[in-house]
Amino acid sequence: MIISLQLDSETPLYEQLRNQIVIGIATGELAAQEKLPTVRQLAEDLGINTMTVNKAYMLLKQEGYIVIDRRHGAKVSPRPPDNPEPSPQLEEQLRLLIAQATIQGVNQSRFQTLCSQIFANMTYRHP
Amino acid sequence: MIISLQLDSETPLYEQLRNQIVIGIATGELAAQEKLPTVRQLAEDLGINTMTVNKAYMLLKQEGYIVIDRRHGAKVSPRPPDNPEPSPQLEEQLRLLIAQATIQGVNQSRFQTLCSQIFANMTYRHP
DNA sequence: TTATTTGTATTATTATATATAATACAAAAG
DNA sequence: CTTTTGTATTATATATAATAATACAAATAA
Repeated sequence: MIISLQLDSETPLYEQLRNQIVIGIATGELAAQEKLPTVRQLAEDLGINTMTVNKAYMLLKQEGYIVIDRRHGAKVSPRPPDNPEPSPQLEEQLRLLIAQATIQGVNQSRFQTLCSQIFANMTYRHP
Repeated sequence: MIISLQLDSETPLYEQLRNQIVIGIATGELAAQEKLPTVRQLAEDLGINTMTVNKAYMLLKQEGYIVIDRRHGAKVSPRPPDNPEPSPQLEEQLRLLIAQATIQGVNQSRFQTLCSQIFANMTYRHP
C-alpha cells in the first residue's frame, strides 16, 4: 500500500498516517486480518521516527481499526457487525461538512451523488 | 446565537468558534449580511481572549464565510452563486468520513438518510 | 539455549501551536 | 475629538509534535 505524507501539511504526520490506513481498510486495499508493516519498517520506509508510527498505530488500535499482538504485530481488525447508527462524533463531523458544502453552493442532489461515487470505491464489506 | 465552547476539548477554541459560526450560517441562524459581534464583545461574552476570537474571524474571512470592514465590523458574506463542484478539501474530508462510517458498519442507505436529515436543517439557500 | 524481532516505555531535546495578557495603532463613526 | 473598530506587536506559559537514543518484556527463529 502506498502512503504519501506531506511534511508541510497542518495535519500531524501520525494523523495523516492514521487517515490513510483507515481509507486503505475501507477501500479494501488492506484486507481484514491483513498484517501491517512493523513500526520500525514503516518508519524507515516513510523516513520518519519510530514513535510517530507507533502513535498512529496506538490511535488506530484505540479506535478499534486494528488489533495489536506482540507475537504477530499489527493486523486489521475483523469486520464488525452492522451498526446502523453512526457515532455522535461522526454525525457531528458530517453536519459540519454538509454546512460547508451548503454555503459553498453544493446542493443536496450533487452531494448525494458524490457520496454514491465514494461509496462505490469502498469495497470493505464486499470481499 | 448561542455559542458553547469546550475548554477541555482537543479542538482549539478558535476552531470550535469557527465551526459553530459556519454551522450558524448554514442553518440560517446567522443570515447573509448579518453583523457579527465585535471581537471584544464576543471575547468578553465567551470569557476568552480577544486574539482568539480574532483568529477565528481571520480564518472565516480567509475562507470567504465572512467579510470584514473596518467601518462596519464583521458580516456574513452574501450568498455565492451555485457551485456544483465541492472543493478538493471537502471531497477528501467526505471520503475519510465515509471510510470511517463504512468500517463502523453504517451502510450507504443509512448514511444517505442521515445526510437528508441534516440537509433538511440547512436553510441557508431558502430564506 | 541463544539471538533476533516485536511492540512498548522512557527520557531528553527541539520546534511549533495555542491561549492569554498588555498595549498600541490606523481608520472610521459618533 | 473621543470612541469604537479591526489589527499588529511583544511577551509569557502551556501543550503538542517530532525526533533521537535507549531499554525492556515477550515471542519468534536460529
